[in-house]
Amino acid sequence: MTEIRPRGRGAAVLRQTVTDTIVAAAVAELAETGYAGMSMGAVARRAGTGKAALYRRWPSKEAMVVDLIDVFASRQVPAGGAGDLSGDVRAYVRAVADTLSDPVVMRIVLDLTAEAARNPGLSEAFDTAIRQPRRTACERFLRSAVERGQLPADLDLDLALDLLVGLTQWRVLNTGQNVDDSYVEATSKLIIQALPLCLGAGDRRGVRG
Amino acid sequence: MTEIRPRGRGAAVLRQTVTDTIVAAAVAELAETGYAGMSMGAVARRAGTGKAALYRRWPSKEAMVVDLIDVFASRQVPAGGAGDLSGDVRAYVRAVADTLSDPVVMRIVLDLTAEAARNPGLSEAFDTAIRQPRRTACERFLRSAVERGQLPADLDLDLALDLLVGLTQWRVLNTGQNVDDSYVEATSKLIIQALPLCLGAGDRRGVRG
DNA sequence: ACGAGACGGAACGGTTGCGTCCCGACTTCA
DNA sequence: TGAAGTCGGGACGCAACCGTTCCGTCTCGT
Repeated sequence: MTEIRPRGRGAAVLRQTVTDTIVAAAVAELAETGYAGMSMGAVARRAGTGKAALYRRWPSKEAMVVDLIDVFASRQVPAGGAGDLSGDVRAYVRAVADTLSDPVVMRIVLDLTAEAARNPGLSEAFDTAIRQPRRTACERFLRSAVERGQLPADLDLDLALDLLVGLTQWRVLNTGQNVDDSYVEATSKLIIQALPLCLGAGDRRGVRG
Repeated sequence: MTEIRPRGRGAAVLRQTVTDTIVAAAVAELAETGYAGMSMGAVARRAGTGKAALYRRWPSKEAMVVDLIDVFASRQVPAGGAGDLSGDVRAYVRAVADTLSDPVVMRIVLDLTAEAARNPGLSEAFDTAIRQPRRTACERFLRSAVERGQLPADLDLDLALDLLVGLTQWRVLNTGQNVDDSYVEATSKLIIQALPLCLGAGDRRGVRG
């Protein structure tokens, strides 16, 4: 986050507060109107501040949203890999379902996914802050399960990751259905049973996801 | 599509052509800039026409895009259900992969998915023209597989549909990876093997997907 | 006590968008 | 042949947005 070190008005307390207020307003505005539709004036209005306060912190709308992405990056996937594949999968599915079922998060993720196909800066920020860490975390506990023999040695990692990540996010992001405990349980169970089926040549290489 | 019955300039030939040119331009513009960023002036410019020609056909930008959705609806899922579950799945995965790997289609689908969370009109059009027919088609060949005993009688249909639709679309829409024959083959095989695992209480009700 | 600096608020110029209207050119149907 | 109706093109009024620049106020550090 761009640092502002005010000497003026209520520095000790407000140094965080003003920036945080703007960030919160920007997140809400982003969820409501989308990246393309979001206006800096509306963010300022919602934050109860002037536009100048925004441009004192970020040079542009894009830079601001890139910073916002890091805010979401903090809500991350549990570590896992401690010895229980079944538990790791369940924890992952639950974490993703909990995070993404928040309508604000859901809308922003959908919107930035679409926008990233158009905007290289956002795409890179989204990849490095969200997608790669998430994929890396899954990769780690899958690999450790292979090492323990809980999954076959010739596991097709790409396919397994598609199954794990894709199936988990699909319903939350693309259907209007409720995501409750029974859904988490059923999906986790299916993934756990299907993971050992992810075999194959498995030499497809990928970057993102 | 809103009908225009010109008596003027090259009616016989151009009656289709002008409308089609506008539609093509709108599709291209929609893919490049997204719904929120798309301007009617840019569509007209790209089509080599005046804005009046657009507003003679549609009352607004939203109405125009709603009509565009029907254009995509024509590219639909194969029927299936003829007796070979494995073949149905393979055909479905291939059809979806082929359609969505076109960057224009991919961007529009991503964009409208995000926009639909905000715009009720687009959401409804997208649902009825794309999601429901697709889901219904899958449902049909899954049900017929159950009737033939190729899938268990207590199949959790929602879960099976998540597996089929979600897994197929995930990589195409959300990763930068190539989607080639080996991917289609591996994904199809996984789905076919995992479908019988979709059991459960299965009383989660849903609308879309 | 005083200067520094961030604050909310308002206005600016320039650009872009939507949706409407009008124009002269053109082609078809009756 | 003439009326009808679409055509591309351009201009319009109105609104919104971006990013900048002021203003007067307020609170700090020194």
